[in-house]
Amino acid sequence: MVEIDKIFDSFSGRSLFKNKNVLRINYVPEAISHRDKQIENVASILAPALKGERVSNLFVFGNTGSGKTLVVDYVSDELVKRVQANGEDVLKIVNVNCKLKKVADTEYRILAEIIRQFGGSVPVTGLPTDSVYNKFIEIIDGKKQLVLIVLDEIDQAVKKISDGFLYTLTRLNSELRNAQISLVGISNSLTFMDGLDPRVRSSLGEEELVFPPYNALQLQDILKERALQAFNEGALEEGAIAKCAAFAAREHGDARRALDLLRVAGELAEREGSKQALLRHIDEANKKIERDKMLDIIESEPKQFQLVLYSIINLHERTNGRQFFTGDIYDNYEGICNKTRNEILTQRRVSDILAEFDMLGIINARVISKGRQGRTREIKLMIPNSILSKAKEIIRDSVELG
DNA sequence: CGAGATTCATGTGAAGTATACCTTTAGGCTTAA
DNA sequence: AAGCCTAAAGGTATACTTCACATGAATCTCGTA
Repeated sequence: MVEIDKIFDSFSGRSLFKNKNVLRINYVPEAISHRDKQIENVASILAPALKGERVSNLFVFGNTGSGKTLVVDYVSDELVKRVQANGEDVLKIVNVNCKLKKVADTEYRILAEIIRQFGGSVPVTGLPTDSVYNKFIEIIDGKKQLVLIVLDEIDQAVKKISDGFLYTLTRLNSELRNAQISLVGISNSLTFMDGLDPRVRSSLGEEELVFPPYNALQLQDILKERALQAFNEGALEEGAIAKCAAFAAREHGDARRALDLLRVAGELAEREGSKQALLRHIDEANKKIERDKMLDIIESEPKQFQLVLYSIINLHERTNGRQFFTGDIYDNYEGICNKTRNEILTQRRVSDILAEFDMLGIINARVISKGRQGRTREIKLMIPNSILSKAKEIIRDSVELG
């Protein structure tokens, strides 16, 4: 892919990008700026892994885009490289993103995903969870090794499932004869630990690290480095980087956001046929990112979720953005289902769906009591007006609402 | 007039069901000796 | 007799339903000042 991109780019001859991948969020640069301290910490905690010894369970906290995943990935890579260079085979690192719906959002699926990364395969359903555990043990316990399980966005998983599986995971070590397991949890929420079962907390929180957000200057540094590799010379208007950094600094020092901004701004400029990414492209990029993020979520929701969302949007438009209640939504939803010959879920289920939308930030829901008028959720749609019609279009396409 | 009881519309927990899929097991059939 | 295939039996995870009880403030009721 990389090669093809390059070929096409150089062929068209007027691309702004030298190597766009540098700006992608999963790109691990060779040197990481302004995270020396953190790298040092993580590395020293995980260092015993080089000899295949068990390391302390580690928890990493910090806002989105503060480099948590990056640092952990980087240190993992280095560890693996080092181990391989020594010609040994005592360390295996698996990385699971717990947020991915339908991939790793239940205990069963997280475990299945880990096994899959070991080259095993697990059916989608049908197996008892314990036998999946057994399979997991079997697959890793074949030889002496350390298995480092990195659970990204672990707070999401614990919110959906209980924290029990973390406990089971930590307890697994006593059942292993040869291999050992260590966990690295990555979480956006600083308060994540508070809600945990004390037993889990004590066994998991052996080591904790907090990543502070980047400040605007640090962001600029990072952007400069990446931009140098990513863009051709002169492809950026003066001050573009500073502007991206400023935008992102406002978003709690979110470096991911900053990189996205730069990339999308470049793409926009390119599409326009402009020779330079201009400052105004960054403003546009800012809007586009926000928009795409939301639309992606909407698109990937299951059918029934989309139907519920559609009725929320309807209501939102009809009430001119004022707040409304569960009952209104359900009535509307029923109507839509009837009209489109879709199954109608129960109110109970819809209630849960609304709770999930709330977690996703698509709506803002608050349980209130209206006295004689009973108790309900007061709901407000959080999708910006500018993308409402696009959102409706997506849902209409995927549900065939006509 | 105010304290306490009522009430409404839905939140919420627990248990049950449908579906889709898995493994095990017991026949039944084929095959090679 | 051993090997292989198939279908039935028995089991699970997940998404959803059913049942039943919990909530909490506006409203009502009624005794009292």
